[in-house]
Amino acid sequence: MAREKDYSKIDKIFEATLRLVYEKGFAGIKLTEVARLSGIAIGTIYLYFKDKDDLINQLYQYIKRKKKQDVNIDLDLNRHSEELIKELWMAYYESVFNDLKAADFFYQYQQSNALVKLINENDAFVFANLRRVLSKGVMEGRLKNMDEDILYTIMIGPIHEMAKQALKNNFKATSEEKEEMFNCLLSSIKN
Amino acid sequence: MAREKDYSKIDKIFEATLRLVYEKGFAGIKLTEVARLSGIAIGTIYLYFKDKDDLINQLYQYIKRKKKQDVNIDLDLNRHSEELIKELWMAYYESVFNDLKAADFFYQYQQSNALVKLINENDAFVFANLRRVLSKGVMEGRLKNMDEDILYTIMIGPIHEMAKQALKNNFKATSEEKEEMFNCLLSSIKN
Amino acid sequence: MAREKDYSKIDKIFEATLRLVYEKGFAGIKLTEVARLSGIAIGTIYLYFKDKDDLINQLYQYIKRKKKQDVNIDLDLNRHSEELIKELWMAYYESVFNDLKAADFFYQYQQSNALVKLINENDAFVFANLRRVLSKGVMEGRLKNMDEDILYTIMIGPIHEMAKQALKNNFKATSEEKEEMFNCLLSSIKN
Amino acid sequence: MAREKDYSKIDKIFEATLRLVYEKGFAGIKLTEVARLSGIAIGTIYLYFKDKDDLINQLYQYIKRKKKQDVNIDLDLNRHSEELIKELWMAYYESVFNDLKAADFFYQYQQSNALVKLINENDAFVFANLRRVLSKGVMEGRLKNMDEDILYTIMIGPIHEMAKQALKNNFKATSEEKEEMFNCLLSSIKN
DNA sequence: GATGAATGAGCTTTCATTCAT
DNA sequence: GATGAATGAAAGCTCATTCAT
Repeated sequence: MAREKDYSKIDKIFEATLRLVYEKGFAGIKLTEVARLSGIAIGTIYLYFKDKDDLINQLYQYIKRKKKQDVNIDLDLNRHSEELIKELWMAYYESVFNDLKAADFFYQYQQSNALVKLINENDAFVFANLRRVLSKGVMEGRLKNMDEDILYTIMIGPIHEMAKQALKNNFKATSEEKEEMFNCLLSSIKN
Repeated sequence: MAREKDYSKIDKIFEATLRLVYEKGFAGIKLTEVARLSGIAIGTIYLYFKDKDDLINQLYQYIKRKKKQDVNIDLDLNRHSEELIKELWMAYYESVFNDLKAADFFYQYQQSNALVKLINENDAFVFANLRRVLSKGVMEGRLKNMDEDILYTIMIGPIHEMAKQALKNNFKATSEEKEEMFNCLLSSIKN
Repeated sequence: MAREKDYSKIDKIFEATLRLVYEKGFAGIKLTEVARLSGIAIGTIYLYFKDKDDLINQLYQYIKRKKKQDVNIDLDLNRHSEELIKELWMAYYESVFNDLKAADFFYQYQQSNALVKLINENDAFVFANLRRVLSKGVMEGRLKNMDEDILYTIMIGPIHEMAKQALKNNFKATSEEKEEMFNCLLSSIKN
Repeated sequence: MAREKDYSKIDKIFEATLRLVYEKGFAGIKLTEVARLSGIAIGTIYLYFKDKDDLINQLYQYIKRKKKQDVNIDLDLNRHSEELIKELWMAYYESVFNDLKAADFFYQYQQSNALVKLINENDAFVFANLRRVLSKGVMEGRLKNMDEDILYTIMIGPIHEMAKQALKNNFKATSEEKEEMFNCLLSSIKN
């Protein structure tokens, strides 16, 4: 009978928070600002989130979930490992560049040990598939026999680095460059 | 407004700040905490720094200077470009892993748009040499004819990625793995 | 502005308020809590009461009315004053212990200068009869010629004190002890 | 070297709080008001007290301690029990009326279950001596063989009742009346 | 210079009250 | 009427900065 709880408000709140983090940095999140930017009353924010930390943590979870979806392609492990790697890499690349502000928040959150640490092991889960496929490649002898962490680092590091640049200077690789970049990275770890 | 007097005090303040950033994140820097951790009175901090921003900016400058020194090897451009790249890459790698907390602060500072932007173009200067040498390689036809930013991204991204892991899980490549990793990356961009 | 409609709702609201005062104290009354405890929507509370003060004031009035009824025995002033005193004292005693939470609220309300003062002279009216009868006793020479306030204090104070204990430690006098207690008090002021 | 922590500030804070409770009631304590009234900055209050609850709890403890001192006369149990009772009763009476605001706060705090309950058994300790002496009187056969709680109630209740009146109407017994009142109460429980 | 107690602007959070359904 | 989501004024609390010693 009362108006129904409007969960779309959560989206607006998240959006405003991301914008704020993008503009002012992680330290610049002020809930009154979030309220102003999102057009939602401060009290309402506290209706959906226990407190500021909760908002930030939930936003992190939300982005993580979304990224997981973006990357969690259904993998047929019978397929060629290089193909699988490419599919995953491209998916992650797109996921990052499709929402750079989210990516920005994501990294800053992980960096900031400030908050109740919800960043636990299974956070890596976002990337678990890539790791798995890399391992497969190694076992099949297609990839160099290097530590999985290093292989992962080589493949993923440049994406993050480029995202950082994209946030600052707006530099972004073209579609061909993306392709080229991937080929470079893959070839570098292939046997 | 740093009285160029007691550098040991400044060191302690910087150190405490880095530790705090490491423990609580960039957003978690509180000057009273810095005072407590450094064993220097809060009032004294204000003798050495105009305000909080000044402290953070000076710390950033300080780290930048140090990194620049670490990396600013005297380059004889007559030498083989691959050799030069390796020297620079290794120097930067060491610089990062020799003081991970400083590296952490460095990235978080750059990420955080919070502060008066002192991060200007010549910040890239830290890496200017690497960029220059990469360009040289391209012009000489030794490296693939890709955008300098992308080449840079491929070479540097994995270092930053690994540093991030090192801060969290303490994973760190061995000396051999480092070598191997470099070889992978370089080969990936070589013609 | 109580719609004189659904008294059962008002009862539930009052009851929840009393429970809250008992559990959290007078300062701890939160209308959202009252709503939750009473099972009545917060909006509905505002249909029955103008605002929080109104609710509290009305509850006070309600309890006062009830207490007045409990104590306002039809007094035949021809009867023996001691008999009358006993009747009133016992009635008040029962009234207090029959609903300790209401008594608790009653005292806290009177103590709390917080609200628009509705506690005016005729509040004493609850006890007016006792005072009147005490006066009568003095005039008849049966009671000591002391200030009426003091006589009143001696007779009523112990009831309140015991109620306080009852609320905390659940100590409560037996029926015989009650009798005994009354006799003590009365004898102490008799000539 | 910095100015010394000025513990007299605590007194000023307490005083302002008591005044506020007296004027606005327990629910009306607002730390900004306490700051204003006491002439102490809000931040300073948080230097001496963890939070609002802490301030209120510590004020309670403080008053309790003071009352304990007021009443904790050195008792020679060889003395006549009636004499001892009188001494204690008078001391408590004075203690209450010497600082009615403190007494007011004291009762309101006890009533308000709102706060972390620090009101434990040994709170009764304030009155332990009176209880002990009453017991002694009973054992010696000087006082009626009634439950200690009831005896206590009879002796103490009227003081509290009168204090309540004193806070409201400014009624206060004269010195003779006080004497008289005590005599009444004592005689009422004597054998 | 050095110190840390004191300050108060400004942020976080609560809760009485309103209002769309 | 009844509901409870939404609101925002006002209260609680923090922390960069100042200032007395």
